[in-house]
Amino acid sequence: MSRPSVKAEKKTAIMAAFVRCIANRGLDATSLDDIAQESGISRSLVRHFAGNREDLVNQVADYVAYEFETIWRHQARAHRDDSSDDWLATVLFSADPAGDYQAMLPAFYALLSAAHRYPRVSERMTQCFEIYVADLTEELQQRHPKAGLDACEQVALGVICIYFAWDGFRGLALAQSMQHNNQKLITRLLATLN
Amino acid sequence: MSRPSVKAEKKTAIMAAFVRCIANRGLDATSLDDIAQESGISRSLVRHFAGNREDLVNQVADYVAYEFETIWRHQARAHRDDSSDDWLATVLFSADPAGDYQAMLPAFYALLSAAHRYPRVSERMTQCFEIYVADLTEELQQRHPKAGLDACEQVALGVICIYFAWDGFRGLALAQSMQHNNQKLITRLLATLN
DNA sequence: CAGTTTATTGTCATTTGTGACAATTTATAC
DNA sequence: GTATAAATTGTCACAAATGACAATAAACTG
Repeated sequence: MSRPSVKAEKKTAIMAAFVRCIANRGLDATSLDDIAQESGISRSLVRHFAGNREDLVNQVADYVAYEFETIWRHQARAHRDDSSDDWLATVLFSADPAGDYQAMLPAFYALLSAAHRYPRVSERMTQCFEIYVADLTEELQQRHPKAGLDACEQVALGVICIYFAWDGFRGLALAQSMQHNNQKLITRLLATLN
Repeated sequence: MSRPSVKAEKKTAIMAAFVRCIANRGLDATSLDDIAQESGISRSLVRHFAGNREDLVNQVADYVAYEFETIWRHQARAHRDDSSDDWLATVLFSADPAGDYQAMLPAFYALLSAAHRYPRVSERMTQCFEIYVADLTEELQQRHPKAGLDACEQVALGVICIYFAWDGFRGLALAQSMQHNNQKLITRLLATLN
């Protein structure tokens, strides 16, 4: 009856471009023109498909949160049989997952930091955060039956803080040794459950 | 010979106002007009005393980094005799230090996150970060002579990640229980040195 | 007093980001 | 071909942020 809609695909292309822009310039410093250029879609079309700026930010939060949840679950399932001490570090820092963790981290972190100015972003990211903590807590409980629920939850929280915080520090010229300590730190925290 | 200069005092007033603005709106969302209104100094004067936007950002990094180093050292010295398990949580979360940690945290964190776009900010914050890690590592070594240097450094790093990361999450509607876990987490990490 | 330096106010041009909308083109169904 | 709904392009006005600068007022020295 009419021309076929490409809205869905274009929208994800726009979101992906937005994510890259956030990584390069930060959330607030990214304009619609930046997204347009990065995606190869004119500014008018970006607005046409994805709405105004607030819509874009809200949607990119949904996009990033969903991607993260998906990747996390995929990775966790893939390493379920890995019982080595640093299984978690492997899951978090492994180089080439199906979707790319590393590429999304800056956007994830930027959205966490900006959440207090966008109610819907706050909602979605809170939900994602809680899912993360809950999943990881459950995983830890299964791997460390002797440890209590509180302990597992604390460690889960710590791992997530360390993992995400580290990305927030990517602008610093920190020594390589510190970067490595980050992974050891997660393993150390995990060991408190034994 | 001339009218007395009030540049120094005005500058610190401007910096303090900038810090409050960053806490409320974020770094990029704060305009010169916002700073002017918050400080009660006209925009023209803000420019006159502190320079253009880039100057302002660079200077506020110096300001915040210096304040943090000062407060940290003051707090650490004040609690040197406290040998309880949660001395560090006390230092970090105590309500009313000489200078106010809590009020500066958002600005500190925002600057860390924006560092990759401002070379001089990156330099200064890296320096501050390293001082923090070094000081805390040394403090931990004295309190836990049996633990190795690597272990102390890892824990120091972890404490700082957890502490600062948590502030980055302030926009999330996290349960109270999670907030409390944050302090327990630091104590737990510390315990790995025994 | 005169001279000098700084504080202070006010205005203007430019740039940038954004929202809105009209006009045109394209791809499908009938 | 015709109708329809979507894609696509282009333009305009408006607001906000910034940088620059001129002009005036104030405080100090000698």
